[in-house]
Amino acid sequence: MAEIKEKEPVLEQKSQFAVPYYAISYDKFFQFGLSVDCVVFGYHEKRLKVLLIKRGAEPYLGSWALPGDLVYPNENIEVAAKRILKDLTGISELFMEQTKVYGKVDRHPAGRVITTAYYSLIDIAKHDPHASAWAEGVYWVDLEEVPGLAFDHDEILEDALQTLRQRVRHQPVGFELLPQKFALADLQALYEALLNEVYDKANFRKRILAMNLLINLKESQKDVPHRPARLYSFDKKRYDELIAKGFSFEL
Amino acid sequence: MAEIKEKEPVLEQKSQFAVPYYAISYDKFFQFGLSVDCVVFGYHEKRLKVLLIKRGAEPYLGSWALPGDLVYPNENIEVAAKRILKDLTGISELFMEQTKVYGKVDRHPAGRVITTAYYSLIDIAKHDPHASAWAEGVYWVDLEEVPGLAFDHDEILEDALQTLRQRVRHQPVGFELLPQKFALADLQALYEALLNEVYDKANFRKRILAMNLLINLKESQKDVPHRPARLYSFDKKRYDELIAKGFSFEL
DNA sequence: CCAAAAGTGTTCATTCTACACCCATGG
DNA sequence: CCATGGGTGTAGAATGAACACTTTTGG
Repeated sequence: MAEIKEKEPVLEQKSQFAVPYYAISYDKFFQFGLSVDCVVFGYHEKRLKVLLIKRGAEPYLGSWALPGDLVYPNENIEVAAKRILKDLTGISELFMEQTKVYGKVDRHPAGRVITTAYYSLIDIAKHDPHASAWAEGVYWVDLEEVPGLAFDHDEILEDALQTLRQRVRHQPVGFELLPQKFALADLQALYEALLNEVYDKANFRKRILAMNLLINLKESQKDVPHRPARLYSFDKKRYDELIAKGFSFEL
Repeated sequence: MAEIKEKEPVLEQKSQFAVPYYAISYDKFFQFGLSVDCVVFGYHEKRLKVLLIKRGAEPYLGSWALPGDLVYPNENIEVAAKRILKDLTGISELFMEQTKVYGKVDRHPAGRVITTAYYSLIDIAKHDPHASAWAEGVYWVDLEEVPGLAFDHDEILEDALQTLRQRVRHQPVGFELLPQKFALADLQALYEALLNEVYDKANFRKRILAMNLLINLKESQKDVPHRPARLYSFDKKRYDELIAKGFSFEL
């Protein structure tokens, strides 16, 4: 968006604003397609999963891919991302964050399509993948068993996973993957799965409880063949307060 | 990029791949412009600066803005970003990382332009901003004195600064802002400027040296009116080795 | 010899780690 | 009363913060 000393690059056309912006034709510049791809992570029975689709159309017919779609010219990117997730899962409110843009010239056979990747987190148990709202051809795939994906989706998934791991250490996004009420052992198992580590039970709970971000629900598990665990929920209000005061979450 | 159960969104056109991708017209989808905006941070005399331009063309003629330009349809985004930086500063090799995409429908008066933001780090002393290679109308502005910017550039700058602060704590990107040879006090001053904190001298150097990422050059400052400081340089090779072994930088 | 900044060592408090132990429930 | 996981206490190590002190240079 700047005036730049024009050294002619690939094309022989001048930078948009080297002359008044209404005086030249932009047709050459307005040829991009824009899409969104969603990396939806789910957590179930101590395994991290990702939502994949089996493509029902060309290109890459029959291949596995991340769910995504083109963005409409009068649609905000985030709205498109929410639309896609809604259509896939029936859920309209879920945690979502942009990761990166992918724009290699040849990444899409149909033309110059750049794509914005989003990742989301979902508690699988809360949203039955076989409920009627779910789209056909959508599957939860264990992260360890992800096959090769269409387009540059392998790279997108890898980057999203990196981002997730990064975030989970410094922001309490992990809670998005758990039910409202959970036991500390569940939380520990989640972090162990996400970060591929093992923590000492006593020390883990001390660290977590010291943050004062959990609400002790004074309620316990039922029908378990051992001492029932105390249930907790995440105190988002308190988290926001702390953040406002400059607190920084660390694990 | 997926087949999605089609619920009609804003427009009345179907998702690209709901039918074979060569059978429908894409014209409606390929109307986006793509630009790059660069947030170039520099460091000089204990102050953090950012490169801004004074716009010489409409829209926002005369306003301050981040340097940027449209991407050519056959040009990779990263190439465009490098081209812009080269034209601005004459430097072709410098640290650069994508931050986010901005794509609000109305963010640009000339049409639907989405922009990818990159941030870079530069040692100002190394690159005289008045050298002939520099573009006209480009200025280093102290971060504390940045005026309101054109488009959504205020937001872009703010996000880039957040990213920089985040990165600088967890990866040794700070070294990009310093000369090859630097004293520990320089490094400390840099971190203090970046993170707006004050560190204890003794403890700071203990922490830094304990990482074993600095090469003691066995060389000292000259002509200073006090005890000359030992000079160091960053050991990138060792850093890469440590990273490969799963080491994580923290400050 | 003084000012100024480089560079070091020590103490004390805090946090982290490992591990042992007790508790509540169902079968 | 046993198996199973929930839940707690403690000792010792490691880390971090504060601060006083020594060193080397130019003027």
